[in-house]
Amino acid sequence: MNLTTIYNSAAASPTHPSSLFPQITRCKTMKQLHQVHALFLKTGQINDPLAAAEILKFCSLPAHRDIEYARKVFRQMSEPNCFSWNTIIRALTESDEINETNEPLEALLLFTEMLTDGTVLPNQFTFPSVLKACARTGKLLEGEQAHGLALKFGFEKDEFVASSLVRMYVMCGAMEKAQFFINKMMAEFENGGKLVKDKRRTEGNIVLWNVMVDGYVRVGDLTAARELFDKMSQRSVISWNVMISGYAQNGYFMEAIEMFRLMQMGEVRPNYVTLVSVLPAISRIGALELGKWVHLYAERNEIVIDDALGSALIDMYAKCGSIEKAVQVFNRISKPNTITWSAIIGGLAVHGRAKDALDYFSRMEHEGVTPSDVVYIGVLSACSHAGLVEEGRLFFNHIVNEVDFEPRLEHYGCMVDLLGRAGLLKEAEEFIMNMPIKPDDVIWKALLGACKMHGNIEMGDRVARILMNMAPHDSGAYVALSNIYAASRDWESVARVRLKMKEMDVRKDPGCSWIELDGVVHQFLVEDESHPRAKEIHSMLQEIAEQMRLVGYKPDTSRVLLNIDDEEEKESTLYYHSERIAIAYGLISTSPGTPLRIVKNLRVCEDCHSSIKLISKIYTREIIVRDRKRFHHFENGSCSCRDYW
DNA sequence: ATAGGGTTAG
Repeated sequence: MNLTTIYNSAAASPTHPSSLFPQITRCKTMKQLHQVHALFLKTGQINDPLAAAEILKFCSLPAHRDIEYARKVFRQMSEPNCFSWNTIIRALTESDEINETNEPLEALLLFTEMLTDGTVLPNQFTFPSVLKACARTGKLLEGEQAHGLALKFGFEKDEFVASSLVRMYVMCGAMEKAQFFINKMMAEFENGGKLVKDKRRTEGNIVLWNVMVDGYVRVGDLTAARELFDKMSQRSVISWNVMISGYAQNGYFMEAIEMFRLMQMGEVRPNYVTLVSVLPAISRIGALELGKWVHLYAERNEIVIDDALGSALIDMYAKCGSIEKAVQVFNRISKPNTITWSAIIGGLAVHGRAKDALDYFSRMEHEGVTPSDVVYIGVLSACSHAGLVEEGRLFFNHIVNEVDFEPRLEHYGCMVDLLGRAGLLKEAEEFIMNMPIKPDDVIWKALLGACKMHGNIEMGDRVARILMNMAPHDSGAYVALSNIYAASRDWESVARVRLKMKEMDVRKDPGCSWIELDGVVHQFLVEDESHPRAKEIHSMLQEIAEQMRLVGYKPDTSRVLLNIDDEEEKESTLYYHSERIAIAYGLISTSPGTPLRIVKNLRVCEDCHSSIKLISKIYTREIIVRDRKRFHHFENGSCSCRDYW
């Protein structure tokens, strides 16, 4: 055991010896504390600043925080010492009352009072709280003044003060200032300087480094974050968690998973937060095997699967195509909160299980959990995926009239999708016109998609124009419009759209699919030939095409968005859609009968959808495809979406 | 005294 472990275990020990005031140490509740307080008032012990400070500390503890009481005790102190000031400032800083009474701001006012009063000077314990109060209230100017004072008092290089400083700058959005200070500290390191640190600690400055890495993560500069991370001589579990959640929250899902894998090769063990951080990345990639492994890891290592970790697991199973497992996890959570309910309802919704989603919604209300706005997004999207127009309208009206939040863009989006897909194009358009908030591109895209689905060229044309104005460099509108023209064989208009795309330098997003085999995620781009087994994949694709021809399938090339006259070549571009490459690879890499799970970044095209139905029949495989929007369970020639998607 | 986490329309 090294020094650090000894120090940490001492700090973690539940009975911190406060032998001076055993009465307070023994207190369990605020009520008991009141009695001790009364006793101290009677005996005059209250005039001892140490005793008063202990009382202050007790009512500031998260377990029984009573800031009002703390405030009163503090105000009644005749000679508060530095510890008293620090305790009350810290209690106010940590307060959640940031909107109502703004207690973190009160902490800053108290700090200035401490300075003007001048009887006691701030010490190195004062600044972390003060800086955190600045960070929480976004007060950069005050933060800089505090920085000046910290420098003046000689605490700038204190490990705790330094990390609080970086955090303050980062949280106030002053990245260049954070960087400036970081550079200054880095120069110190390079000159062999060290931060002033607690003598009992041997670890060095992990926290400061962690805060720095987190700073880069928060502005989305993962390259800088990673560079710093790689330079660290020691990393704690938090260093890893910051990188993993940083990648995951900024959309670098593969990188998050890779980090998680690297972590396991070192000596730092994943903890609860690690699992909660990596799960969203696993969900997005659809890596079911890895997700199962995380679940097992939690169970084996006695990591409690509470409402938060449970929500992440439910979402993971749902997004990885295993909705039954998601339901199982849900049933084992003792106290599901509104996020847990969102996860299961949203999961059922993307699987097209609208009835179940609505049942869960009723259960939730029955159990007295107030549904959040996100829950209603799940409910509306369930209605939309199943074409439950009336139910959807009722829920939407319920939100408008009964619930105490205003519908958000997402709710409107669901409604446009619901109405549009049901063919109520006119109503959907009017719905958008009457929205009290400005519709975004997603709303218009939902309507455009409906126009495409129902072949409404006139409205499609109009909506596409609006979209091209709103987001001229987004390929979505161009591709959809071109598909609308192509479906009605208006090749001239198709050519016009393509020309426009070229002019605007807009390219169609490349299709990309993933398949996980034996815990390894394989990624395929459209027309991908980079895989080590590309040759075999190619032959398999040929074989599939041949098998499909034998059962009389004629590819639908009408939507091929390429300037190709040769019909055969058009057909072959369809074979090379990324999901088909992934399926072909799945077929040659797994034993007969194994279900295949594919994740795709875009929507599945019409032709792939009908082809996969056939493939599932010809090869007797269950094929589960998660596209951009929902799940398709292909089995024995049909799909769970009943071709309504 | 300082650092990390879950759900969200197409």
